[in-house]
This record gives sequence, structure tokens and C-alpha cells, in this order.
Amino acid sequence: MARWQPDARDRLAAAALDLFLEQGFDQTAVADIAARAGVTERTFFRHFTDKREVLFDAGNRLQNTVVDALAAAPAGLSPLEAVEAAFVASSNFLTEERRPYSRRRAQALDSTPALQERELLKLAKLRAAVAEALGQRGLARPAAHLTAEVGGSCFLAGFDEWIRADSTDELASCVQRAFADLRAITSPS
Amino acid sequence: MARWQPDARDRLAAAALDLFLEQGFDQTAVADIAARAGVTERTFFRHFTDKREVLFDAGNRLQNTVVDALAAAPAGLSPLEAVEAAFVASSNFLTEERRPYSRRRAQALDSTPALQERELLKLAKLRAAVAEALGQRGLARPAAHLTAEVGGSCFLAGFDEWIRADSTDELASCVQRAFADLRAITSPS
DNA sequence: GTCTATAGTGCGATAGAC
DNA sequence: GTCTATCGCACTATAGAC
Repeated sequence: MARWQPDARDRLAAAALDLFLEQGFDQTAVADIAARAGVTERTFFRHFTDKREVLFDAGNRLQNTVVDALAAAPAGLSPLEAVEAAFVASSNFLTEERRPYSRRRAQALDSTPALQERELLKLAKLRAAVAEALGQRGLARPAAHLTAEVGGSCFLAGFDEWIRADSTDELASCVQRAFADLRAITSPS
Repeated sequence: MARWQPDARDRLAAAALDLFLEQGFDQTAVADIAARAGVTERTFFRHFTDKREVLFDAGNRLQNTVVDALAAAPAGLSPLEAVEAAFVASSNFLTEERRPYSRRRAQALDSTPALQERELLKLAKLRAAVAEALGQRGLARPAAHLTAEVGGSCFLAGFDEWIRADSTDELASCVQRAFADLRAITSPS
């Protein structure tokens, strides 16, 4: 018999999301999460820097997926096209099997500004990483930043569409539609 | 002699920014801020819901300025043009005399992710309010959201330019340039 | 694993403005 | 008298230090 169960980190993340949905973020103490996962409070803080971070494990992997895709985009593409390709590639990580989790997670975020703040910070870091990668491609700083910001907005719009209750299209299609909408919005009437 | 000095709220906000710049956000206790403002810790929390909020008093007035300008924009403008006009009007609130404060505030935000999170949440609320106002103008929901998001990105780019150390142009010009950049970025090459 | 600082809340008392 | 801003104290939970 092992002294402790494996995958404490995953169990903590799962317990946290369940409890946030059951009782709300504020009403859930870190001690509650740790107890449900079968570890001590101290163990929680060894895995996650703070109570919010437990819902953001996937963020780094998403960022790597997008940035790698941008680096791999053909040199012939315009900056915006390259950014579109990069964000469309997010569907390689956010696959159909992750959609139910994404929906439950979004539901927890909905009612909790503290969690929304963290989500926005992660998205801002993703945008900054994309801007950085655009710089590597030789784009000037101001344009790189604005392109990355706007691309992030399209990703967000596509993602929101993807997790809608009645949505069945894959994320790649949703993101592509958002970029198409962007071009329609900004083209002179 | 009055029992307390007037304008406790303003004194708290000023003391907080000074201390955040002198010693950093984490190294500054709410008790320090309250002491410098000549009130107790409890009074701080009567005015601000949490330690971060003390730097965000201006956010609401900015939002009102932008949303009012959007409501007042001529009906003939395209959605993006109306949003541009609205964000350009932010310079009616963020005037030259507020630039030094904005710069100091930005410096405090720079080194403190906790404050950046709050800033991003305020900007997200501003974008949401703009999307809502676009809905009032009869624009469909998805397009309204995306237009507001992208407009917010241009405002942010213009604002960042405005508070740069060597910048002398007024905010309206900076924001207009950002919208022009957006159109250049999204127009087919 | 234990200990501690501090953020943030709840409630009652108090002092002045009107 | 009412209303509002402040204080003071007790308390919990987060998060970091040791």
C-alpha cells in the first residue's frame, strides 16, 4: 500500500472545480479542497501558488501550442494570417474531449470576478508571447503588439462560441469565423 | 477641531500609490497606507473593497466617458467608426494634467501582476459596456462583442503610447493612430 | 509540518453634521 | 432626533516563512 495516492495535483484540480461549482469559489476554503483530494492544505500550496491557480494548469500548454504554431507558420503569410493560423492551432490542444471540462470551468469563472481576473492575465500573457513571436518574424514592435492583441480578441470570441451550450463546431472553425468577422468589421463599408 | 480631516478617500489613494512605488505592492501593508493617510485600517476597507482597488477609482469615470460618447455618436457611422469615436473621447477625461499620474500608476502596475489582473478586469468591463452600447445601436451580439474587444485593444495600444516617457501627443491622437494601424493590419496586402 | 503576518469581514460604539 | 464616517475589536482564511 502506497503512503499516498498518485496524481495529487490532478485530484486537487478536479476537487477544486467540483467544489467551486457546488458551493462557489468564496465559500470553498483551500482546506476543503485538500480534504476532498485526501491531502493537507500545505500540499495544495506546494502544487499551486494560490487558490485561483488550480484552474489554470492548462494555460501554459495552450500558450506553447499557439506560439509553436506561429513559429511554424509559412514565411509568406501576412502577420495577421500567421496569427490566425497560430490561434486556429489551439484546437490541437483544446480538442473535443476537453470541451466538457472547458464548459464546466467557464461556468465557475462566470460567477467569480477573482477567477476572471486570472483568466484575463493568462490571456494577456498569451497575447504578449504572440507579440514576441511576431517580433521574431521581423514585425515592428507596435504593429506586433496590436496584431497580437487583436488576434487574442478573435481567439476569445471563437473560444466563447466553442463553449456555448449548443455549439458543435470544433474550435478551429469557431476561431476562423471570428477572424473572418474581424475582416468584415474593419473593411470599409 | 474636526474629528477627522476631509477627503480621506483621496488621501488613501495618494498614500497608496506613493508607497507602492517606494516599497512595492507586496511590501506595503494596508496598515501602512492607512497610517500615512491618518486613518485606521478599517477605514481603508470602508472606501475600497480590497487593497488593489485603491488604484482604480478613475476607471468608472473613464467608462462613463466612453459609453456616453458612443451613445452620442452619429447614427451614420459604422460600428467600428462609432467605437473609435467613443475611445477617442477618452481624452476628454484623460487630459494632459492626468498624464503624470497615469505614468506613475503604470509604473506601479508594471512590477505587480496582482495589479495588472485588476487593470485587465476593468478594461474587460469597459469592453463589455461598449459591446452593450453597440447592441443598443442595433448591432448583432457577436459582431458587437468582437468590435468592442478590438476597439479596446486599440484604446490600450493608444494609451500605452500616450504614457510612454517621450510621448507628447495627446491621447486622442494616439488612439486614432492605433485605429489606423488596425485598418492597415487587417486590410488585405 | 508548524508558525505567523496580513487581507478582509462583522458588529457595536462613538463623534460629529444636519 | 437622524444620518454618516470613523474607530476598535474579534475573527477567519490565505499565503508565505521557518
